[in-house]
Amino acid sequence: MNKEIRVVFMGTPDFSVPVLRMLIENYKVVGIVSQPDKPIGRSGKMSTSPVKEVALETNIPLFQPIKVRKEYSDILELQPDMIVTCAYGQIIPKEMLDYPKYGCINVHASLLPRHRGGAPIHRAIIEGDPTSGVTIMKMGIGMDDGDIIRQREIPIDELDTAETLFDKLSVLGSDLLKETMPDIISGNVEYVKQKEEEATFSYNIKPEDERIDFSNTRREVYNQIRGLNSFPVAYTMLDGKRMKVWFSRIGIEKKYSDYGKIVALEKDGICVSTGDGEIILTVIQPEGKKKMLVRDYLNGYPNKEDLIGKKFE
RNA sequence: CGCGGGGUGGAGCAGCUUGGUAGCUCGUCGGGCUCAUAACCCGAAGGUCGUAGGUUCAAAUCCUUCCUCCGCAA
Repeated sequence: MNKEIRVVFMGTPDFSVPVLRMLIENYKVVGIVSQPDKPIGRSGKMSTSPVKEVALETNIPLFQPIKVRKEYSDILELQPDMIVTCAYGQIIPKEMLDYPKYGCINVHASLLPRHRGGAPIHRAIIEGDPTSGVTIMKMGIGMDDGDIIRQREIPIDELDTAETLFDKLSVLGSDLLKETMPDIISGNVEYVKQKEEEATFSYNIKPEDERIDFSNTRREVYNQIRGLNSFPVAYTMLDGKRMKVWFSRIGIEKKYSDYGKIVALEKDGICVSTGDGEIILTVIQPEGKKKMLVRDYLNGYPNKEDLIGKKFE
């Protein structure tokens, strides 16, 4: 708790909100920087990022530069002693990194140097990592390559989705930063260089990453589905229409020659062939519909037997 | 005015083209069968068919208004 320390916060999604709130509670947050509003959805309304909402609610000065690379002078005029970033979404220019006396500190949702980049949580699950965590680091010139100050690890649960892991890491990140801030300010921390040879990148999820590849193993398909839940959600095609898959469970091991075929129906699931057995889809969202339990989907399906043999593409 | 699908008892759907007694698969409640059951059998409750107006003897169904949910694209 030190209301003398002037902090500028930079972040955008829900993930950054707990960190921001912790800072507001304990320090003097003089400015909040978030991504510009964008038109969203069919209505053409403008989106308001979760971080922006906090700014409006607390009346802390808000900045939404299109390119912070060029429009940073207003922010530096706030004379921050420290800049904290958390899932902001833009590269911070060197002029900003060098300005604050306590540096630019970043909260990243992975155990660096693994999963540098924009989608560390999604890809940790998709790639089947046994654990994940958060890293407090001093920002460097490159992408998430700065010196590590502190880390905390947690297991990835079998039932975790990107959403639940988001929530866990979000709180973990804010807790860890809260503990670490005083040490950063007092100079009582070590800055440890990242081992470049161990670095991996987790680029933002691309559309092709969202499409389910049923030729993979059950485990891989399962991880892909939960790793993309609740955003942007994995999908597949059935009868030329898009179908999102929200939840699944791993079925029996079996050898199939064809992948993506509906091989059986259960009361609450659709069994589909994969590279090493069956994956059972349990919550889906047909194109134009809301997400629903497969149980409900089957209740409304005229002739369920017709589904068997159909193929997800 | 970016493209498109939908709003029908608690859930998911059919019915709308060719207006005229509300249907299906579940769920719920009651009863029965059973050692037992998420299984089976019998019965019941529950819907002004998103909203407003129009056409008609008659509208879930045809025409128009608006609201709203969703998929794609951005």
